[in-house]
Amino acid sequence: MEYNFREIEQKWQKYWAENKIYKVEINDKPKFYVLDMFPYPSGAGLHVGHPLGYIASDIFSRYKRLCGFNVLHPMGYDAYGLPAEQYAIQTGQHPSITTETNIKRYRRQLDRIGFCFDWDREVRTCDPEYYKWTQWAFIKMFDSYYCNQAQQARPISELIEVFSVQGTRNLDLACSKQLQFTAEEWNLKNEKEQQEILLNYRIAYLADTMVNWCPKLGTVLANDEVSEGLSIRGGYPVEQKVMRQWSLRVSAYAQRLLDDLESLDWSESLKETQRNWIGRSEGAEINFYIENLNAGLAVFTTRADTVFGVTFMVLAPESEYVDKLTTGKQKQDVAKYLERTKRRTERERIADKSVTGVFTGSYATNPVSGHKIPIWISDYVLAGYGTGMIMAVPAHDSRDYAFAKHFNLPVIPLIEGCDVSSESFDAKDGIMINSGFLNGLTVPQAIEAIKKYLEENRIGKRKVNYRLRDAIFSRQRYWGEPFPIYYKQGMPYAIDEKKLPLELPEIDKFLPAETGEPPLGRAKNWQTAEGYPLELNTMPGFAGSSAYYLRYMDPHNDNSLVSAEANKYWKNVDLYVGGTEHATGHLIYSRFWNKFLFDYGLIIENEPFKKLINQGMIQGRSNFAYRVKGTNRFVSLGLKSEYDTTEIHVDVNIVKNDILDIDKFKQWRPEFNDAEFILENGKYICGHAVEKMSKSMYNVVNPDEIVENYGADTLRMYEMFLGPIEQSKPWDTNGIDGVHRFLRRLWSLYFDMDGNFNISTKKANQQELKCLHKTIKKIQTDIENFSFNTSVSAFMICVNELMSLKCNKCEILEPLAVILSPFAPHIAEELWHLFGHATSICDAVFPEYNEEFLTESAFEYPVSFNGKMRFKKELPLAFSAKQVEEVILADAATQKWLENKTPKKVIVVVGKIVNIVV
RNA sequence: GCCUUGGUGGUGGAAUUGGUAGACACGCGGGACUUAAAAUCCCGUGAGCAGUGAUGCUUGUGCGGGUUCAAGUCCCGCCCGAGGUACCA
Repeated sequence: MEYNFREIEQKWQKYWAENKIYKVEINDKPKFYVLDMFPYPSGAGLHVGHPLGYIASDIFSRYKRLCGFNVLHPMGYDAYGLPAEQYAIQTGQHPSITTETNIKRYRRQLDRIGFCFDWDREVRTCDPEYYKWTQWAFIKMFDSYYCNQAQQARPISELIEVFSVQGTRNLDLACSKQLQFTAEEWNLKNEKEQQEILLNYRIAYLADTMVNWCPKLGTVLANDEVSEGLSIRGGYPVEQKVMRQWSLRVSAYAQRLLDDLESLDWSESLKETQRNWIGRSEGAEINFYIENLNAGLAVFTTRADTVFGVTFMVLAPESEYVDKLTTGKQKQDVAKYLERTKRRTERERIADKSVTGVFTGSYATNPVSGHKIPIWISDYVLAGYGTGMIMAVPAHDSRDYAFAKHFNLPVIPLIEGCDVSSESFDAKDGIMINSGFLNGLTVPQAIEAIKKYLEENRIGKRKVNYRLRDAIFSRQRYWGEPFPIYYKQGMPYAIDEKKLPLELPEIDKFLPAETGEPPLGRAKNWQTAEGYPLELNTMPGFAGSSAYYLRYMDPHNDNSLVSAEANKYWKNVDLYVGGTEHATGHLIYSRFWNKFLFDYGLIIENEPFKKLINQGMIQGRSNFAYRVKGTNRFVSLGLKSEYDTTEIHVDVNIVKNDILDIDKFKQWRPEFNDAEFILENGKYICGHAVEKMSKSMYNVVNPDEIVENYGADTLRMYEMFLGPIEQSKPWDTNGIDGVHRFLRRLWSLYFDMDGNFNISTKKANQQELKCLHKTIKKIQTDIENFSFNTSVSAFMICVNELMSLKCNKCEILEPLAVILSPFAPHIAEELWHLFGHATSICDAVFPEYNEEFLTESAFEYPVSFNGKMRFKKELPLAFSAKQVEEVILADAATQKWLENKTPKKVIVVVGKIVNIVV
């Protein structure tokens, strides 16, 4: 019988779906949760790169199930997103229609690959039943504050209570601005004033913040949605702007997000990326007295030891103190400078590293030396970090140095022997000089000494700063979750939880309203029953993806995000598979969101994803033809140097092994109908290059076509065979024949010459058993180490050996089908049923290997060595200690070397003695 | 600049973590079957040298040193690529 993959795959996919083979429920078995990052269903559909991670996680899921685990392996869609909305703006088609179409297409493509997803648990972020819980979590955050002492989120009602009794006394709270008031002051404030103050502490809060505004997209963006001053989606310029926006107080969790990384089984590089993003730095805050404010202003520094060398101070242009510190005489210059910086986008600022700045006219007093120092404004200081103001130590900071040189400000060296004539000395070592009581100390000693001094004299304190910013949470867009918020007297209030979900209203056009309000401004009756206006912004993309892993545990629960029972059983994700691009976005937000819910005891795990695997990107492999300029003649790669040519991308689907199918090429596009070719050896050889997989490069390979031509099992195994899962690599359809041939050979093992399923029940011999057990062991360790490419090789070796042994024994071939089933589930299922089993192969048990059949190579025996010695006589495959001794004694040089030595171990590799350890 | 990774045949990639470097596969070359092609099967394939030949020798994992009986693997110093981050005080 032929290996008819089309028939087999259709048959079993139907069987799996109809019998709900992959449906999971809570049971007595141990659980295992395998999750893929759910996709955004884009209009282009899947290409062969997308399923890579899904195949890996599918193999792992199936393997774990065979090992007796109750495996949760769900899938869903991150369905809110810009492309559907942009499409809606252009065509007027509602984004939900576009999204629905795309989801259908995704589902069809996914189904053909034979995944073991439990589709009964599917979630979609745009489904009201789902986003009800996104809104619910938002209300919880709105109704919470963060207590730094307890390192925990708590209900805001508690805080209101405390304020009315003790004001802010003895409180350490995460906040936007340090406020101080007494209980009396609090109690005297009216409702609106109190609400305004509470916003300063809420975990989901509304505040005037510096945001990344993208005029082209007409919306604000979070920090991780911007790279080098351009929006990640679309690549449009982004500018800084103060706007009143919703934010999530992620920064309150900075230390916990940092500390808990330790406990995670994630790649070092990804953890490092998160550490950098969180950006903890230890230092001190120092107060500088400012005369015309008659008050002190704090600055943050990691080099408190250099405070004697502060010769000026610099304020960020956006700092709130700019106005207060600018003196009359300087007003015009400062205004001019501010105007200039405002006009420049962040991108221009980054690109242009020239030194700019302006003097405010004010002076501060150095708290240790008593010197009067000028205060400047410059855009190299950021408003959002520290206090928005720095103490400049030109001798020991390169940026301050450049500034000092440019504006001719003094430079005082503070470290013995350092040369600051042409550049600053930034290293943190040496002996202090010119530093009063710090003189003679080393830098680390001085840092400690000055901190102590600052605290004792109440001019500063130790301080830890984080680079991590609060996440901007509003978008001026239509296609997103509406906020469950209404406004009364201009202050935000959460709507009643019982009224959730607050459904996205219909609007006539998907553009901003004429008033300049976000698209929701067009909605009719967008207000509460009492007539209060509802929030017009919507939530960002990461809102719906932050807690979806919890919803999969209990997706149809109307009463809670996840029931305590389901959460107690499924706990958190054991294995998460997805791309690195989410390192500073989704993977931070999810951890934050999870910790927040954890603080409330709503879930039992502190971290969402225990182990994380980042699958690499699959790049495209493009092919080129070379057209002789000004003609319709194409010259083959080897001869192109003789002509003046233009490179043209050729559709990779009409090229095989870099040889162009000329007839298909002629039909490909009308202008090539009468093309002529200059061949080499009768063939047209194309050039090639590795590029991003994209339509415009004609290198997109659709998995549907691969499944059509080779079958899903071949696709699955080939994607794994391509290389290590974490590595990026180009797709090259050429190699696929090798894997397909392997499956056909495997198939033929189970059938005789006449094509009948023919299995012998005779006992297997030593060699056959060894072959099987070797493979079981290899596959097991490979799967556990995510080394799927070598697993595929192991299968190939196994099948080749069994073929040469002409093995058709049930004892070997039946377990072989089981260990193959995670990789090639369709063919394995077919064989399994041919063996007479009535249930699916995924309910089989992964066979255990027996070391007994494997002993051979490494061998412990007391003897000698020599470096690269090759023994004339080799050992047989199975050997005894006596035979080893004979071989060694046969060699005179070895014997001599061995004199007076006590050998401990002989290492034998494939019959050759490689080493003798003494 | 800093952090994290990598660098092995014509190609994708193996190498039990210090033990035959190049498994497995693609490609290529040769052969069998066939009227022919496809499919299938068999043999060869890092480079160089010697030999009719089985085979033997030399060399070889980005570069330069070192440790070791033994280094792709460990240590020191460079070079190159990929990813992250960047006026973060």
